Amino acid sequence: MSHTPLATPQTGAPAVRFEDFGLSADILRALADQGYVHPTPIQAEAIPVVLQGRDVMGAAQTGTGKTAGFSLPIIQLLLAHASTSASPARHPVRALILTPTRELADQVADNVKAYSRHTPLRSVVVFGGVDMAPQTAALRAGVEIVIATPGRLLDHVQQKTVNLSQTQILVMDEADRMLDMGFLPDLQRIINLLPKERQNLMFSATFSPEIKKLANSFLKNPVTIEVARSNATADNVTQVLYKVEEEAKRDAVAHIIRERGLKQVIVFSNTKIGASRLSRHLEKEGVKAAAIHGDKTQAERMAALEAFKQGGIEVLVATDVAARGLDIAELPCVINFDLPYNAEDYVHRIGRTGRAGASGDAISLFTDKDARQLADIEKLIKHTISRLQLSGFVPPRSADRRPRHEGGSEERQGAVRSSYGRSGYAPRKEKVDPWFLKPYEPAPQSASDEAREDASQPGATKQKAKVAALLGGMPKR
DNA sequence: AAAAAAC
Repeated sequence: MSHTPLATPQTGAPAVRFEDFGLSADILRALADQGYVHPTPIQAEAIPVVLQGRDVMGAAQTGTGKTAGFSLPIIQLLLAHASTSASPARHPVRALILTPTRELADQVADNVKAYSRHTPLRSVVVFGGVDMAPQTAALRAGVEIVIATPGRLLDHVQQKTVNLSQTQILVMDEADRMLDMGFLPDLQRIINLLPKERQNLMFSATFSPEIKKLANSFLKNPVTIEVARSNATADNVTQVLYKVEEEAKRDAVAHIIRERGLKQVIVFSNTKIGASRLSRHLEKEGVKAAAIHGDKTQAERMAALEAFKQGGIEVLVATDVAARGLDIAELPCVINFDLPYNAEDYVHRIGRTGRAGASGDAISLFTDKDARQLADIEKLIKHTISRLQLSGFVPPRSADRRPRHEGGSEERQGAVRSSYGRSGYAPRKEKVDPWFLKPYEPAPQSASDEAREDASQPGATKQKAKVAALLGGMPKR
């Protein structure tokens, strides 16, 4: 079920309603079930265009109502054009939606199911890490809509349990992410199985040259829909930075969560091990936490996400598996335990808060080692982020780091504040470095910039080159 | 330096 609150119309502007799009009564009924009346801007733009059968290149962050923007008109199109297949037994898939992560696929599938619940259309979600049998059974029984991650879908293709020869509509959700993750060959393989004549919808949070190239080769005369300026951060998200010593980061996160009384927060770690460690540390500190990352089983990942949505867990410690697409209602705060390696990921991570008009906080920890990453991020978002002092937090002195439980577990509540001057804590006068306050000046774009990028992110650059080479060999549409 | 995705 979608948790994305849909926008209320601008005062004074004519209020567009879902009823105005000519959607079938069964779809409107499903929307009414959820209390949705007014489309968000991207929905208002995308729905008519998709209904016309046009290809779409959509630049939209998650939280803009993008999923409904494509799934509602797709459902309508499938209802309007009854399957031409003489033999329903062959059950060709009519619409295919591809996503980069399993969780995103699952979530899109929940939305599609909700919007199509009063229609005869059937859908199934297909991704790895879970038993293949139920997916196979659903595919054999027949579905009109498949939502999938590329790998498992190709697995089904090999098993001949899925028929893509009649697929009229293809959606590539989070296309930039799919490129980052090296899905291009898989995408190519899947697209080769589809009919040449079809409708293509591609969504991407960013408009990189690679994405434009992908759009050029996959889309036919697309309508471009751009809702938020790409690479911009929502201005309803308050971003702050706290400088912390490396060894004090875990305590700092616990402190921030306690101090602010956070009850629902995602903390991003750059590594799977880091995420697990931080999660355990928070648990020890009495904070209900769980980690979600690629080394967890799919069952653990789903359980963590569900517990977080239900409120049984207050802190979800995640790698970038959760950086994009996860739709969690009104997340008030996101914490970057590590600054991300790629500046773009910063935008995606903090996009988890301040959704659909609500305000949010994005808190990032940084150390001396993060200067370059920070500079890259501020260059991308085109402004500086406020450096603040972490009030009341006194990091444990590394020289005197004895076990902090000697006084018994009862004193854990507020221990950081109350333990000044004893058990290894000491107040420290902190001064703001002058460079903190320097206004951001964009560096002149030059060839040396490229060279710097090469030096700082060899992996990312190599990956980009690989994608570029693959894209170069693709046909122009 | 990392993460994600099929078995």
